[in-house]
Amino acid sequence: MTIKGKATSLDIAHLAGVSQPTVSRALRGSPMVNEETRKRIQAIAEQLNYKVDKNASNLRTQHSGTIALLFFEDPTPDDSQINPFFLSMLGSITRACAMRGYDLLISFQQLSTDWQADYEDSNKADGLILLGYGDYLESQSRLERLVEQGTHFVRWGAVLPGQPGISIGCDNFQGGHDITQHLLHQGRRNIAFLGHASNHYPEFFERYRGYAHALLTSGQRVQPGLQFDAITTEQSGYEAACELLKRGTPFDAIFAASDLIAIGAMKALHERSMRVPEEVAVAGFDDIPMAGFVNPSLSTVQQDTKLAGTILVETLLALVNNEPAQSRTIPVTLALRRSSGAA
Amino acid sequence: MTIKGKATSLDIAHLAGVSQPTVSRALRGSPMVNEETRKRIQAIAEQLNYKVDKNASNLRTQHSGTIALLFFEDPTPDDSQINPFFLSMLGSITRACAMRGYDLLISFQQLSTDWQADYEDSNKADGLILLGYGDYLESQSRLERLVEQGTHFVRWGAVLPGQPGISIGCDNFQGGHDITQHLLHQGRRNIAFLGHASNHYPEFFERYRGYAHALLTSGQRVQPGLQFDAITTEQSGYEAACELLKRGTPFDAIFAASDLIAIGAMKALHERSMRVPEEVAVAGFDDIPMAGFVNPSLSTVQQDTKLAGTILVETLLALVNNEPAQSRTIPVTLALRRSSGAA
DNA sequence: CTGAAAGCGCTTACAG
DNA sequence: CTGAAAGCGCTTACAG
Repeated sequence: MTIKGKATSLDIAHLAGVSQPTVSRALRGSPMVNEETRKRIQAIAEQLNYKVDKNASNLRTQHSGTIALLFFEDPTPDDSQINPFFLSMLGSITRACAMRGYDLLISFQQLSTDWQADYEDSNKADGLILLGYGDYLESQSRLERLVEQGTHFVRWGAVLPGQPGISIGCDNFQGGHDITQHLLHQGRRNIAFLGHASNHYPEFFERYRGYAHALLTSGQRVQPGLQFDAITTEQSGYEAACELLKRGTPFDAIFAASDLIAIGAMKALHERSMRVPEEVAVAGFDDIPMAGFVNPSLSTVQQDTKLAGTILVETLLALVNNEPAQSRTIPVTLALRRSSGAA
Repeated sequence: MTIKGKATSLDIAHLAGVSQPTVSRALRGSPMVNEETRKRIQAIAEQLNYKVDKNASNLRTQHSGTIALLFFEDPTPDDSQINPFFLSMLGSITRACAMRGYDLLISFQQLSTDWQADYEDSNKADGLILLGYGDYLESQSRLERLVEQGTHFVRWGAVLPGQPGISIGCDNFQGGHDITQHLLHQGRRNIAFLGHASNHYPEFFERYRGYAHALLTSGQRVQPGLQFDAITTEQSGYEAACELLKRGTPFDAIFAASDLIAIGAMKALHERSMRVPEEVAVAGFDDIPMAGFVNPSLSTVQQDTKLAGTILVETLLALVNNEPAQSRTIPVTLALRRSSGAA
């Protein structure tokens, strides 16, 4: 028997001598269907390679079994690599979705464009995961709009009071504190901070506050002249380090707000033949795969991307199912290597 | 005016004082609708934040505007990182899809499980992109089954005659040839090959054949004792290099079938305090982001992932639209760095 | 240029 | 345990 095009539940019903709803029930494992009938139907379905049409079932049930992952990128002039940290988040989010039987739709969004909750609005997804650095204040009004519209979403980022919606993030303050304390323990006293330190970049700002806190509790001063703005790219880190060197303020360590910044900074130091860690200790944040491979290997703050992915998905699904859900902070650990003189 | 739940085209029709089909036409830009009517409808739609229900429109039109990307992974015991090369393919595929107005569904598949063309069968996707290393012969029967079922798919991999379906791949033979020739030009004579060299791994095998061809045309012998199996992980590269060292056959260069293998091999050399490139020149394949950061920086064969992603998507969409499409090979270039003594 | 009608392939009360 | 009926929200001939 050949059926032109794809088999439908009606085709199977004919073949099995039952009604179409019975096929639907049987295949979805309803307890209200005779076991023998079910087996017969299942056999036919398999033979015809039948698969439920998701468009039809989603239309009927009004949910999609799909989550949309939206990456926000600062537009890079060269269309360069995606931030490696987000790529490892992507891996763990994908696995967490698979575990819960959800499909994952992914999409890159330009921060600048007028993105919307299109995926959920058009019923392609039951909820959204928002991932990406960028100017927080710029996106805040959009987050508020998502909340207003009742869109289900979680975002990865700083967890702060008064934010619209639910956020999952690592403990940026603690991470900044711990790595700075480590640099202090290594005998460093003039520690520069490379990265934005304002409420436009709340994650970096938290890391900066942790850094400042560690300095103060160990009796050091926070030197404003040792902070230089940078976004999370190698290029930006390189430029910030050049500024730092040009300024002439003495320093014996750099805490970069991300590994990419740290790697760019190390390049600038290397060009001037400054030795790491002997002359300048360097530390980053994220523990991207590259961190262990650069020379010298980079001491950094490790974010547990696997746990993060799981929690993002679990929290979003709770939201989708109208279960209680809340913002959460994930603990960080130090990954100490040679760039700080630790290994 | 408040509408409970999401607005539908019928809601808009009521508000605009037209029929529901007219709303549909207006919003889809049909030329058969009065310009003023269209504007009125569009204004209302925007105000209500209306989005066409994709489940309904897809059901009706029988296509999804979505492509599914299936990653095949050899199961790793530690749930470790995804192959970085595939991650950069992912980036370019995502962008290429966005450019054509398609959404991208991604999914990791265990090679071992009985994966199917579920996404297309269930109408969630119009076609599939298959990405991943693994034993080719094991997957071949599945590819044949996809062809039989009339599933639209393209795979990334070796382009060889007699393969089921359409394949896009880089010129593995040329890449293997060029990098080997480069090592020969550096004065190396005993060049080991780390990577599987059998038709179970056609991409690696092509690279191996390029390597052998370069040796032969320059008057060298191919020494079977200098080939060691490895899959594309750091661990596997490390182990293969250990075997090579244990064997005791003299060698002054390594061509690894992938960058991850090369990085693992360099680790093994490093542990024995063998200097790269002075004692052993090393080259890889792929040009993953890490290649430029390892120490010494890794000479390798660069695959143009951006072009690859574009071609994969273009080819698949041609297939979906019943336009002519064919397998293609993409040229490679050498990225020469310090590990081969080139920079 | 516009509307009434049909139908995409399911799921789920409702009735038996 | 099973079937007849309705309906999810669209798009597209068909008729005017």
